[in-house]
Amino acid sequence: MLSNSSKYALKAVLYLGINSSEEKKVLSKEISDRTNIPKAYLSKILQPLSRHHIVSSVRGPGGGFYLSKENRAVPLIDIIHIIDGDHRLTSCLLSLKECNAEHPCPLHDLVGDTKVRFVKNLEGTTVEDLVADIEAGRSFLPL
Amino acid sequence: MLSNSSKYALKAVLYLGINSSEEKKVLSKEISDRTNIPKAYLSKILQPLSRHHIVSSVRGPGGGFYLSKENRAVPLIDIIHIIDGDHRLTSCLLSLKECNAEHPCPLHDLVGDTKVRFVKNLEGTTVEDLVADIEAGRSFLPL
DNA sequence: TCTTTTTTATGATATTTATCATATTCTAGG
DNA sequence: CCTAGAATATGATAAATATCATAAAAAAGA
Repeated sequence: MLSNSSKYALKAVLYLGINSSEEKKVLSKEISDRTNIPKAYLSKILQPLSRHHIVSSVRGPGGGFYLSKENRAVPLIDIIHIIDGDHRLTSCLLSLKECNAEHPCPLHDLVGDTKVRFVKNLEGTTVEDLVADIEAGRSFLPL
Repeated sequence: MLSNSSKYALKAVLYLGINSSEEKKVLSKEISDRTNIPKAYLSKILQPLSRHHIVSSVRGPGGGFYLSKENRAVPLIDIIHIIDGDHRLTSCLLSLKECNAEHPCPLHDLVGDTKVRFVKNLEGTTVEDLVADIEAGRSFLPL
C-alpha cells in the first residue's frame, strides 16, 4: 500500500506540523531522535520533500526544517506521490494494465470503491487537517 | 497491498479454476506459458499452495495441478495468508502497533472501514465465486 | 575570510523480494 | 525394476528497497 519510505515521510511531516514553525526550525537529528526514523535514511527522504516544497528548510547555523503556511496546505497524496510515484496506490490489485470498471479483473469488485475513496481522502486531506486532529486529541502523533 | 507472489498465486489458482479438473490436470509449464508467470518462480509459489491444500497435485506421468471441489471452496484470504502472512493486509497504514479504532493514528480514519470491508470480502469470497464471475463474463481471466 | 552548523548530494552496504537453475523424489507404464 | 514424466526441494543469482556513511555546498557569525 504505502512504502516504508512514504510512511516515514508522513511521520516526519506530521512531526514538523506539530513541532515546527517559521520561527522554530527543527534539526533532522531531532526528528530522527523523536520519531525513531534512522537518521541518514530520514535525510534522504527529506530531500525530495524539500525540493518539491512539501517541507521548508534553511541550512547553516540556526537552520533546520519547518512547515510554512503553504506547506501545511499540501494534500497528503502529494507526499505519497513524491516518494512512491503515482502508480503504487492506484494500480489494479493484480497489477493488470487492462483492468477498469468496464473491464474488471476478478478482484476488482472486491476492493470496489473502497480504494477509490481512500485515494480521494488522501487528495482531500491536508497536513494541517491531520495536525488539527492530533492537537484536538482525535489521533496521536506517531513517535 | 498484495505482494507480487500472492498476485501470481491468485492468477495461477484462477487459471486452474477455469482450466482444470480432477480429470484434466494441468502442467505447471502450461500455467506459466499461458499466464506469463516465470516458470521456476511459479513452481516455488505452487509448492506452499499444494502443501496447504489450496491446490491439488499429483506427480509423475499424467500428473499435474488441478482444483478439487474442496479447493474451489477455499476463501481467497487463505491464499494471501499462505503467501504473504497475515500481517501485510491488516496492519496499520503507518505500521503502528498501537493503532486501533479507540487509539487511532492520524491516517486511521482515512482508510476507515474500507480496508476492513475489503478483508471481509476476501474472507467471504471463494475461488469458485471468482471462477463463476469469469465464466459468466462478469470479469476476465488474467492471462 | 575562516570556522561551525546545517542541509544537500552521492555512493556504499545490507536486507528483502523476485527470479533462475538444478537436483531429488514420486508415480505410472513398459 | 527400469525409464520417463512430473511435482518437490534446495540453493544460487539478480533486482529492488531500506539503511548507513561521508563528502560537498551553503549560510551565519566572529
